[in-house]
Amino acid sequence: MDIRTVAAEAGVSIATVSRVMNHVKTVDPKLSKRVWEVVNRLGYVPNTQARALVSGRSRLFGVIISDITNPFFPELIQGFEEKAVEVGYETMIGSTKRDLKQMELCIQRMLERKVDGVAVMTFGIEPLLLERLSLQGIPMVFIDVAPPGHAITPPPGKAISTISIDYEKGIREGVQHLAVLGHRRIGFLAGPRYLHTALAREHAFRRSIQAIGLALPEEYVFEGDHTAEVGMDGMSALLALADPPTAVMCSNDMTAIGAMHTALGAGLRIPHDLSVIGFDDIRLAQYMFPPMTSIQMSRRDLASAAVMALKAHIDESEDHPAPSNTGIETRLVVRQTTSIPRGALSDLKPGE
Amino acid sequence: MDIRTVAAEAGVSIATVSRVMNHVKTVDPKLSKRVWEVVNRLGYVPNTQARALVSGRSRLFGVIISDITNPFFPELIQGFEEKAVEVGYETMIGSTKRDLKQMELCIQRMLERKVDGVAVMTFGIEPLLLERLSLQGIPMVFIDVAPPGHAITPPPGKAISTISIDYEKGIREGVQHLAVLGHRRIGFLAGPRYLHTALAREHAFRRSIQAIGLALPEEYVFEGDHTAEVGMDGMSALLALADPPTAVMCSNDMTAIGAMHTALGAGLRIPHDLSVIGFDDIRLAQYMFPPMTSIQMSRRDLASAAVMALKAHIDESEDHPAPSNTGIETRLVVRQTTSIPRGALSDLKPGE
DNA sequence: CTGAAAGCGCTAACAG
DNA sequence: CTGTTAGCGCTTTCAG
Repeated sequence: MDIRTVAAEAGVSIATVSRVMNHVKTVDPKLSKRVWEVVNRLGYVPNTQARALVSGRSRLFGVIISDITNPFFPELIQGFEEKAVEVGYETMIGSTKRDLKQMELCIQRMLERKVDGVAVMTFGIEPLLLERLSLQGIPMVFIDVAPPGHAITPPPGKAISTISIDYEKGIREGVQHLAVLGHRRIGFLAGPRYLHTALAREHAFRRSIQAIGLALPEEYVFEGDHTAEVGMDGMSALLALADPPTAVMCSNDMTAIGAMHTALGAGLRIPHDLSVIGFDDIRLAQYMFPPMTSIQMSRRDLASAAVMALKAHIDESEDHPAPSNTGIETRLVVRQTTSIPRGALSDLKPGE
Repeated sequence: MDIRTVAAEAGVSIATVSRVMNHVKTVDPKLSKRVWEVVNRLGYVPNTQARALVSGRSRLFGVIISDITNPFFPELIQGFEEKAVEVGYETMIGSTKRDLKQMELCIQRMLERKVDGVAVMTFGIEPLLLERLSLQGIPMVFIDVAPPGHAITPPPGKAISTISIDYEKGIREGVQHLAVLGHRRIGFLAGPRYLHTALAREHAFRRSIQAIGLALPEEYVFEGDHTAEVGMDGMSALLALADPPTAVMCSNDMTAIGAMHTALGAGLRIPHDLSVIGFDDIRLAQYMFPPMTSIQMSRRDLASAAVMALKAHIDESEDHPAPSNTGIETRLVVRQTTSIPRGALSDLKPGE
């Protein structure tokens, strides 16, 4: 069952069937109607492979993420997929699991399938591999920023864009929220420093603390890896301190979940004995107990921006250059893991 | 840059290049080596579209799920994808969001891409749509069971298999565990009854309760929809009862998370005042506080079985018929949301 | 506005 | 063991 079957059945040429299927407007409505009837009756579905082969466009986008098991990503993927389908594209997911070998395989697969664009939602990607993509002139979009320095300037057009996230805003809101409540000792459970998006969060935190005039002992910052597992370790480390923080901010929600787990396990009450703020505001955050205060950035907006950037590059032309930078905001969502610190009153110095 | 470029550069015919790329063993090692060198030097990547077009096989599997946002599915998808890549297949995901329109689109997309097999990991799928798949003779694998009754017997070969899950075992273990601890009033937060997998769990629960000789007032069973949101509602309903249960078993972990949330919010202590058992044992279960007792079924095994079943159907031949049924076990994982009920001692009647 | 014909990049007979 | 050749199903000039 192929285009010929339909053509024969409708008494037209295959070219006409092709035109009808592609909604070419210059087709006689009579013929068009006849063809559609046959298509529906026979249940004809055009073969994407053949279409792609001849048109040179696969209508496929690749998304590279690190770990589909972190709830943040499925939510992001869902948004991406929806938007992609909306503009007529399919999505192919590549999970690198932070492993070089996986990453290589995953890029190989995308090249084989001739993706029309790639969204890189993770860092830790080998510049060399990226070059393979950019050399083919495949449009790419990065979250945050392309790998530092390393020149991935593709030969002719630089079909690369970036979605920059204003971490600063949300994190500043969080720190101020804590400070207003009376916290003076605020810790930070950071993400892996090789991960650009994690580092950006840490920097924003440091700046916010400084801006507000608080001290930040180096042992108040713990480098983790964005898993609940290591969030537990980080919290343990903080609690073991002679003078532990009264509040912790976390680089992502999974870390915060781990931290809460450990704190609760140690007999602390949240938020009475310890305030916690997460980051990402994954859906689950509100179902924790107590419901978690977190910093939100819209997965929908992010995903949507990524798809649109890719689409823009594809439709790009001399007089319609694609924009190469989009911004996404972050904002604090206050729930119930933050309150005044237990020792709040005694912390007050005369004059305050 | 195509197969011709490579052939020319290596001084062989395109057929030879094709053979080398496909690891056909009858190629002169000398030539093979020469070709590989050129391939690597040029960074040649074969075009999957063309390959698929001529070979008639897309090396693509479709997976139909209902809601990628439920943590159970990403974990499943990850397993599926890994296994699929292992046997040389790509995975295409279709999220139906329990919406008929979405489902239709999603099947349409799979047909267009000419998937070599489909794993249906959700129920609630229109038999008519399914028929479109089976009529094309596309191998399918279902979790649990094909839609009841409705004859989806494809014309020639019946390339359909089922992965049946032994819910009974895990659930019986859970109920017994509770009974041994001293619980006599056990509630059940069920999933949507139109969902086969949910109904099977409910039935297993009812049988287990009966087997152990306990009473099950109808108001102890609450039909939910496998979301945390409605899990909260269910728990509220149970707590509002004159004689509320001392333990609840849930049809999935998200429901259990919602239930715990509400119970904790109502001032109950878990497990002291209320025991809770989830189902699925998603990763997060252990990071809840207290860590959740849950019934596990291996996502890995499930995913793996699905891929292998599809693969078997594809490689099927007269003398190597594909097995059409695989079984997956479930088992109780005891953590800290279950303990003896508060009123345990007073519940004991003389003679017990 | 419609049809005939030329491939897209590759695999799989079929000769040599 | 290697090369030549005929398509896979479709889009897209180019004539009519």
